Amino acid sequence: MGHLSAELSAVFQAAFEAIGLDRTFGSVRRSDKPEMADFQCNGAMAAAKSAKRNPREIASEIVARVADEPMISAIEVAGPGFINLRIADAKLSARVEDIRAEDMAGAEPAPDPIKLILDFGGANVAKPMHVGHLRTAVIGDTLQRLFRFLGDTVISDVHLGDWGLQMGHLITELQDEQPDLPYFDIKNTGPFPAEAPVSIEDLSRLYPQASAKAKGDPDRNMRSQKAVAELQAGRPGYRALLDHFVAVSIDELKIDYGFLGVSFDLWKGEKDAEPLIPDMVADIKARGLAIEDAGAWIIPVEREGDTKTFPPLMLVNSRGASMYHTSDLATILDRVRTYGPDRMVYVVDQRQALHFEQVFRASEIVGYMAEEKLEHIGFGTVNGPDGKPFKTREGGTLRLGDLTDMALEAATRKIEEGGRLADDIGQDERARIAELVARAALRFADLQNTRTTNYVFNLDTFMSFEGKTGPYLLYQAVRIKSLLRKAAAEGNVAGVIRIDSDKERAVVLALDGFANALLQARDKRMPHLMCEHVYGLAQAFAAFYGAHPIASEPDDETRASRLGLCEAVAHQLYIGLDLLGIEAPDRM
RNA sequence: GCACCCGUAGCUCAGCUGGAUAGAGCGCUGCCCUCCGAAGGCAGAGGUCAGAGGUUCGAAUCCUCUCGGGUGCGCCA
Repeated sequence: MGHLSAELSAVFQAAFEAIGLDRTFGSVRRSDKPEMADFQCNGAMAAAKSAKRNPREIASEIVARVADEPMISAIEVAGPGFINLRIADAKLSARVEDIRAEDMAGAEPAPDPIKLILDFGGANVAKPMHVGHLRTAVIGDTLQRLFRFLGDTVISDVHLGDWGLQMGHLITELQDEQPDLPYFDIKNTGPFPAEAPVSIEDLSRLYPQASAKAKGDPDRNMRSQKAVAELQAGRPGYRALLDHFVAVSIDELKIDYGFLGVSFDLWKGEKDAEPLIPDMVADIKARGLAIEDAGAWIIPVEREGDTKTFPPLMLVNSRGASMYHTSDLATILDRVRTYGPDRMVYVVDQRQALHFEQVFRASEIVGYMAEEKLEHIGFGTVNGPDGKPFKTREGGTLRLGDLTDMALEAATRKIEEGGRLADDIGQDERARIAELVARAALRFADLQNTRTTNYVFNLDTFMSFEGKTGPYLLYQAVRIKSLLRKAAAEGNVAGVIRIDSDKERAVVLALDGFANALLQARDKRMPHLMCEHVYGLAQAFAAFYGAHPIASEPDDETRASRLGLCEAVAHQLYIGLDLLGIEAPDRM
């Protein structure tokens, strides 16, 4: 059985068709007014417009055709032509029993599963992650969990920024500090030491240092560019250094990603497509798809009907070097050959929109992958109170590692406050709980914002454990689990679920919305829709919990029914939280 | 200059392909732990949906303009 709005829509669509109107008018959705109805259909009013008929008349005809449906217990026309209806209690019981029993807890697989590559393009070698990187990490990770849950095949790639001028900066700056390292001896072709010559602290110091020098000193900048050219040409010492830089950075990145519960199938980077570039460029030139312009080779991508100027894709710059455009294009080629995906999606800052449009158009032009199969999932910036990208009070960027440390500290404090935890919980478990609470807080705080808009980052909001937060969700989940555990210990088992009250009805209707929420979130790539659903479910449960005794209910059948409802909620809530990358502890 | 995004309660944000009295959280005012976990629940105050036109039976939602904020626009990535 499908979710209720889908089943109802099917019934209403047939009714509209039967009276000669377009079936799309039969779409049924949850009621805006829960006190009046469970579901509503507004199609009669829209149909009236195109059919030039009275909307209430149409609504009445539809009602007459669907009124006998056993799943509908009450139905009426209201206002200008709304159709309001209530679901029969027996139907709600059957629905919630299914949700309790199904592996997907009421969700439905995607109708059109695909194989896709998810590119988290962002994290840079040698540059520590900052608050802005939180977004790509948690949005991308949540989408990968969602896609997989609904049946898609996902290959996720962290896609490090490990190529280009920044690597030249690192190499030359390190040479200035430690000129005697074997990597700088041009005659040395290896093998080189297995141990890295630098730590992550060294790297995060060297890069800004070099970058600052190069800004005011063209010669210094040229040295870095030359180093990149040599790297590109395969100079062994430089290659070995690059590998060290990447390895050291990955170790560091894994700490932050690990804390957030984010994982990747591939730890590739821009440099992995680099070997394909010479042949790729030669081929594109040979096919006459690139033209020479001011000493550079470009692929024009503007087209008829563009409302803005479209800069060309820069394939080779005037100094003969490839650019980030080039490696992105080569990466597409690499992935098409290696994985043959149906789609490729990039979870990257909205500010890169033009860049991706250029690359996607170029990909179509050179025939690697059709533009329509390439997708940029952009997101807004994380701003401070001044509306500009977030800075610390000192004016620097806030490192993601510092943010997670603060969250962990706050969670630890919260846990210990007032002896909240049972005494028999040991230190290890306390540390684990604090980590899960901090992760829940961070992930939910970011994910609940609409993906595409900028939002204001407020440390207090992020650390808050009350209200619409990750910890609230954990609290509800843990409380249900605790309740069920106690009931089981007392020998009270769940039974057939009945609908005896408005609160119970509201819980079941909330549970029923899971399928739609997930399918919508997938279609639109909007994780906040999942947040809304999970939070709404938790709220509905909290209201139910507050209004009725459950484990302490004296009547056996009623108690069994309510325990059953708790089981259904727990089942879906834990799955929903997992999709958001939020793990609930057993106790907290 | 051109293009894209945004402007909803004191603050941070939802608002599904236009639909009924615009919803949450925080903050504020009251209640509720001798009773299943108070990181909770219940109730209340609080909105010219930036502004002005237009389309429509109906607009926060669609169109136009204005104001205000953000972002991007070939040799960094």
